[in-house]
Amino acid sequence: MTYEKLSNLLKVIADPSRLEILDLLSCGELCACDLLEHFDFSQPTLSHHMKVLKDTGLIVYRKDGNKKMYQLNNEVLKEAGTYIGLIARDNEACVCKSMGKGECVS
Amino acid sequence: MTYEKLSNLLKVIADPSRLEILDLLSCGELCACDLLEHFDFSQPTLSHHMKVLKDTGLIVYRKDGNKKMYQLNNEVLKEAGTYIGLIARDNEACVCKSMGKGECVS
DNA sequence: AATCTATATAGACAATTGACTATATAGATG
DNA sequence: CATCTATATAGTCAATTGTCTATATAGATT
Repeated sequence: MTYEKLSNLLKVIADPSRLEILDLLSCGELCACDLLEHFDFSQPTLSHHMKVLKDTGLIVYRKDGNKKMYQLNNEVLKEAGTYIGLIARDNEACVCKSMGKGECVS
Repeated sequence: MTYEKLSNLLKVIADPSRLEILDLLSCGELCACDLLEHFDFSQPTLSHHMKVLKDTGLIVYRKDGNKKMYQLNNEVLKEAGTYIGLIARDNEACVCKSMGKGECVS
């Protein structure tokens, strides 16, 4: 893992609408239409957020007729939390001191 | 915690330079001058990042002569990781269904 | 006091982003 | 097949962001 990659993942998560989408999906599968009802923004805006989340692997979907049913990919989201925890942990052996620039985060 | 507040915290963390600063500080106290050596950007850019991190409570500092010694505030960083973990966790009781818009994340 | 070192502030700028409107596509249904 | 529902794409735009240069301030040293 590099700082660059981790920051790209965190940038995707670091949006209030996308956080809420992820949280809603943590309760179970939903179609875009269900999600849209929950928000005040337009349908294309939701579609944009779903694409961003999908491209990062944070969600997956299956087709059901003309609907798309979205599911949270817990693993990728957990990974983000775990890496933050790794950085937060003070560490006597301190890996990063022996690493070059931009290569740490174990 | 609101999605808005959590996203603001995550936005601060979601930068490769700031991630590296936090990781370096996880190894122990450093002055801005030490950190600057580690990076290719300018001194004002570092100063800007430190201000952002300080304003979010992710770091604290003490003065030592004309230097500022910075320390990681593990608690705030851990908190960010924990909240991501909370969202990642699938939850039968699923708090967010009973909450209004923008109020979830337990 | 003059100067050097460490850090902060001011202001500018290009890149990115989250939103919109308008339009297109895919699948279901009368 | 015509139309409705669900979702995606194209293009635009204002706001935010990370960087820079130039300058200011604070403390140490000669």
